[in-house]
Amino acid sequence: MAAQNDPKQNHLLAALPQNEFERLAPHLELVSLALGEVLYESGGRLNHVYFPTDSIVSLLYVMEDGSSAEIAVVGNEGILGISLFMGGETTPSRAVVQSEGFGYRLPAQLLKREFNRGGPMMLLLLRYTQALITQMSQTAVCNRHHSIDQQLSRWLLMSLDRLHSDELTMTQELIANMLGVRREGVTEAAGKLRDAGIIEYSRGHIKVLDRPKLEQHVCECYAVVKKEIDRLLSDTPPGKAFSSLM
Amino acid sequence: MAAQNDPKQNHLLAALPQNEFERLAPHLELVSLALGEVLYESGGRLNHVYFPTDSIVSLLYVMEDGSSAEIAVVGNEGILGISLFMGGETTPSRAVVQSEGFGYRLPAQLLKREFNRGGPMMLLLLRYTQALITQMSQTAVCNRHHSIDQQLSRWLLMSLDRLHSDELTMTQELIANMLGVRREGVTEAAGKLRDAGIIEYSRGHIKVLDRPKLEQHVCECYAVVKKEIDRLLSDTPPGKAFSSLM
DNA sequence: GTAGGTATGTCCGCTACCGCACACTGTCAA
DNA sequence: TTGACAGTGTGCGGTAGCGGACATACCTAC
Repeated sequence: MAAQNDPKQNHLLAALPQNEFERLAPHLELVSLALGEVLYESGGRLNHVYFPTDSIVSLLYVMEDGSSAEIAVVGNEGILGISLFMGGETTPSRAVVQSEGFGYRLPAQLLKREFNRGGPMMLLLLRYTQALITQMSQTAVCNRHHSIDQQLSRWLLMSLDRLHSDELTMTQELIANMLGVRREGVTEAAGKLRDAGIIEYSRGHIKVLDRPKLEQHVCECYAVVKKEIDRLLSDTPPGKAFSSLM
Repeated sequence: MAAQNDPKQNHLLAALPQNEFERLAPHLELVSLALGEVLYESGGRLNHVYFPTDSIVSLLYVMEDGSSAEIAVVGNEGILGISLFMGGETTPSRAVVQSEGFGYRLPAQLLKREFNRGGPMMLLLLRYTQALITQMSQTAVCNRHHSIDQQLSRWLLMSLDRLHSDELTMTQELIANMLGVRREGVTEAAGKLRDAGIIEYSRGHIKVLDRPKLEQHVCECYAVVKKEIDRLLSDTPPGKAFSSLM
C-alpha cells in the first residue's frame, strides 16, 4: 500500500507546517517494526525517535521481579522518545512493538536541533507530551479502581483507534503482560466479551464485532484520554493553533 | 523562620543562574498554602504556577463516582502547573495541599514568557517534567502490583523527603484518598508499621521513628523515582548541566 | 497423518482488599 | 463536666484476582 509509506500518516508529522515538514523529510527513514521488537530498553540511550504510522508501540515498566505494566501506548498520533527533548537522555520505560507495522525514524540529534528552534515542532511535541502525561495518569487510576473486564475493553479501544482495522493480532498472554495481570484473567474477561457478542477471537487474532457495545462496556478512562488527545492535537491544523505560548 | 521565606528553598528556583533568578524574583509572591486547599481544579484554567518551599501538594485524579487516586506529589523539588508551558492550558488533575506550608507563586503569563526565552528556565522545567512523568509511571505500576503496606511506606518516605521533619500531619482518611484505598486498609497497614516500631501516630500526627527500617520495608518504586529526580535535577548546579540540548 | 508446540479454557484453594457496621478514644468547645 | 465529633480500631461476609496445575484445541512442520 502506498499510503502505508506516507510519513503524514503520522498525525504529528502531518500537523507540521509544510516548510517545517520539508526540512525534516529527507532525514525520515522508513522502518519496519516487528511484533515484540524492543525500540528502547529501560535506561538505555536513545539514538532515534520514532513516528509510528500503522504500528503500535507500548511503553512498559518492568519491575525487578519481572512483572510489568503498560503505562502508555503510542501509535500514529504520537512519537516515541520524548525524553530526548525533555532533557533526560534516557527513558526509564521499555518500548515494545505491540502491533507490527511501519514507522519513520529520525536521528536523535536532528530532532533535538529541530526542537531547539522553538518553532511549531517544539510546541507540537510539548502538546503531545502533555497528552501522554494524561494517558499515564489515567492508566494509574484505572489500575487502581477498575476491573480487568473494563481495562481490557479500554485496551482494545485504544488499540483500534490506532489501527485502520477492526482486527488485531495479539495473544491473551501478551495482553496480560500489558495490563499487568494474569493470562487467565484475560481469558476470562475476553470470554465475557465474546459471550456478549462484542468480539470474536482465536489464537492471537481478535476481531471487534460490535464497537458501540464495547464503548458501553468500557470505563470512563478511555473517553478521558481520547478527549484529551483530541483536544491537544487533532484541532491543530498545519501552522495554526500554536498561539498558546504567545 | 526566615528560611521559610526564601524562594531558593525551592530546588528549581535555586538551580537557576543568578541573573535568571533575579529577573523572576520581584514577581514571586509568597503564599500560605492551607491543608486541603485546592490550587487547581480538574479542567480548570491556570492563573499561577506554584513553587512549594515547605509545603507538599498532591496531584489527584478524581473519577466520576468520586473515588480518587494520587498520581504524583510535588514539594520543594518541583513546580505546579506544568501544563501551562506544555501547551495544554488546563490540567486534567486536581492539585490539593497535602501538607500545609508556604510556596511562591508566579503569574502564568510571566512563566510562559520566561519559558519561551528558551534558556535555563525552559531546560529546567522540561527536566522536572520528565522526572514527574517517571513518578506518574511508577505510581501506575505500584498501584497494580504492590500491597497497601508497601504503598503506604512509599508514600511516607516521599512525604518525608519533601519536609524538614520526621513528623507529618495527616489523617489515615486522607492518606486513603491519596492511595485510592479504603481508610480501614490504611489503618491496618499503619498498625503493622507501628507494631514493628517504625512509626508512631495518633489522631492525625504521624512520626517516623526508624527511617532505615522503613526503607527496608518499601517497594522498589520509591528508590526508582528518587533516583530519577536526583539524576535529573539535583546535579544541576546554577548555570551548569544545561548542555544536553546543544 | 502425526507430533509438538502454542494458544486457550477451566478448576482449585488462597489472599488482599472491599463494603458495611459499629465500638472505642482522644480533643475541644459549650 | 459533658457532649459532640473526628480519628481510629475491629469484625464479618463477599469478591476479584492470584498462583498453580491441567485439560483441550488449533496450527504447523515433518
